[in-house]
Amino acid sequence: MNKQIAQVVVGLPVDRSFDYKIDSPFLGNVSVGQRVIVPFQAKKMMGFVVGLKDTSPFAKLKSIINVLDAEPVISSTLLELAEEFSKYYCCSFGEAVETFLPRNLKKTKKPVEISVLEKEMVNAGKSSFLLICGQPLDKSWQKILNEVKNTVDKNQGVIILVPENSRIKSVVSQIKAHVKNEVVVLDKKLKGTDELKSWIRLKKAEASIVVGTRSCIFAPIYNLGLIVILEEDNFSYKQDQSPFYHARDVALMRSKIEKCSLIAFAEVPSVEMFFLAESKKEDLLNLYPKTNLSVQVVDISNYRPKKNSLVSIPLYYAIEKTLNERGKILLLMNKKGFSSYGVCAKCQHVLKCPRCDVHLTYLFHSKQVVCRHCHYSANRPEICPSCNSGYVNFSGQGIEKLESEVARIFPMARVSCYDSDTKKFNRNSNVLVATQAVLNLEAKPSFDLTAVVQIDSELNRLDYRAAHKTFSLLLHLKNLTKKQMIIQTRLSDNYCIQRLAKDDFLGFYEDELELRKEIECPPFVHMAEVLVRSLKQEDALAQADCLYQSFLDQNIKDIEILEPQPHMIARLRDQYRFAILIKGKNVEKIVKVIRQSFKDIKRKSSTIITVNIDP
DNA sequence: AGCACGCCGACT
DNA sequence: GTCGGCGTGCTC
Repeated sequence: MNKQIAQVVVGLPVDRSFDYKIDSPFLGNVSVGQRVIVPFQAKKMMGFVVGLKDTSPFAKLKSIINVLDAEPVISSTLLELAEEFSKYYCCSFGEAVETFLPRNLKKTKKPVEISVLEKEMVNAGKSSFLLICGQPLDKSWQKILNEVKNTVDKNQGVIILVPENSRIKSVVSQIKAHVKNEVVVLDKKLKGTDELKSWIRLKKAEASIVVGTRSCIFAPIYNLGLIVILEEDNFSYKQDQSPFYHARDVALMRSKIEKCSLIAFAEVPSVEMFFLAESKKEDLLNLYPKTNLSVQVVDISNYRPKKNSLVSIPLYYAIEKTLNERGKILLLMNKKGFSSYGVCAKCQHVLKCPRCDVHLTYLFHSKQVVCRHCHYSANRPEICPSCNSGYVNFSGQGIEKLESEVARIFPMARVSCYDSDTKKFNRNSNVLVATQAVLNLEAKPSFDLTAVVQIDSELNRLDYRAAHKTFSLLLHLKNLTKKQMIIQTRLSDNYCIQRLAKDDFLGFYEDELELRKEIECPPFVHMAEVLVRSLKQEDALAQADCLYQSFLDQNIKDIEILEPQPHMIARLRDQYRFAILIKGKNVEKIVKVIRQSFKDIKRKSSTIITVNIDP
């Protein structure tokens, strides 16, 4: 007997399903995973069938208006993942299903034609996990290719995740050179129709390998056997909007559900993944780098010719020597533009973005001041906009300032600049001044001398990942260095710098894990950031306080709740932001507490609340 | 998320 | 007296 009632979820923040009657033309033709049109309040809405049953506790059920697709758009395995995803990332089941689907399937109500699958199912294997780390990708790439080949030879599918779409092209061509199976690309930057085309090809099992950026982890690939994550430590895998998922963590969930292998690769793995791999011992493939490179740590408090010099005396001599030997030099600094800080000489007024609580950056080439967070830009003010008389001094150093200083000290050198905005890599220059964007170049350049001019602001950031990011940056730079590396710092005793200088890769992770345990940070606990934002500061604060009180009232053990505080960027695009941080060992428990409070509190309509798990 | 219902302030 | 503000609650 055909089931008469469908359980339907919709893409709204409502964390339950709704029952609908299945009437005659559709009776027997509705299955789990299909898109349907249902009456929802006064409106027609698209929903997803997540279950079928014969009875409902609701007396008056509405009926399904239309069934959109002949075949389910989402398999039962992916539905299982969507449900787990929604419990982890604190969104509704329906919202999770929506994030799994290509854009054109959530908007257009046209049916998709997916022919019935003829491929046979391959018995699932077991979930396994391998982290390859410590050396550049080219040394591990052959092993990864072999795993890909072995998987497709077993008639199983492969998902390959890359952090940015600029990486897709070369990965695809290398795969194609190695295996004959069809490869498709899935990326949110594709045109909607192209994205759908790739997606349908996977649904029809016309391709067994898919390469793409973070959302590719939801690819509807047939008989998934292997997930490969390149540059696992890259933070682009984290979505910056709700639901704030991390493709690597979703990959871990998916590999457990689909019982497939997972290979994560990173030169300098995230502390979370390192810890996970280490706790399973046999699943960590370490190819720790050993170099005979000289790393010189220069304490700039002692070695600066002038108060504001960017180039210390030892660095000066090293550059001079390298230039004389016709060598190549890379100077790294983690600040774009000319200056990060404009201040009036007379009234001390600091140039700030009118919409955000951040300083404006001065770009020398365009003579503009810009906001790094919204897209505000204006011409550089000649005199202070506040007192209308003082001259605006630009202090705080950026790569453009370094470029001009190096060009002045070494007039014979060909100096050029590189950052993520300019994206023009000048191979003819002998001194390259760059931000960390240079480390992401597809064709890795190499240099006789590399130097980190300024790293302390990175290391001093109020973020538990700051040390790892610094270590990663330094090690990537070290891997581009042929002869000598110089680090200018005031923090020469810091373990990041010490471990790097001593070539002690494992030592860094030991120190870092010990510290994270002590300060109760991931991977030892999970964190959730509940962010309340509003155009009115008092509304945002009041809502945050009320939410915080509600969290406390639940009086849950094993969960630590920190008082609301202004977010790192206290105002963004005119909105005031307050964050409540919650720490606990179990994410689902934290999410339950948040969900309960959302039900209990009265919501101010002027405020928006978002939840970011593992921010 | 939307949309309706409902209860208090300034208007012809 | 009413028109409309947005706080509250529901959607099978």
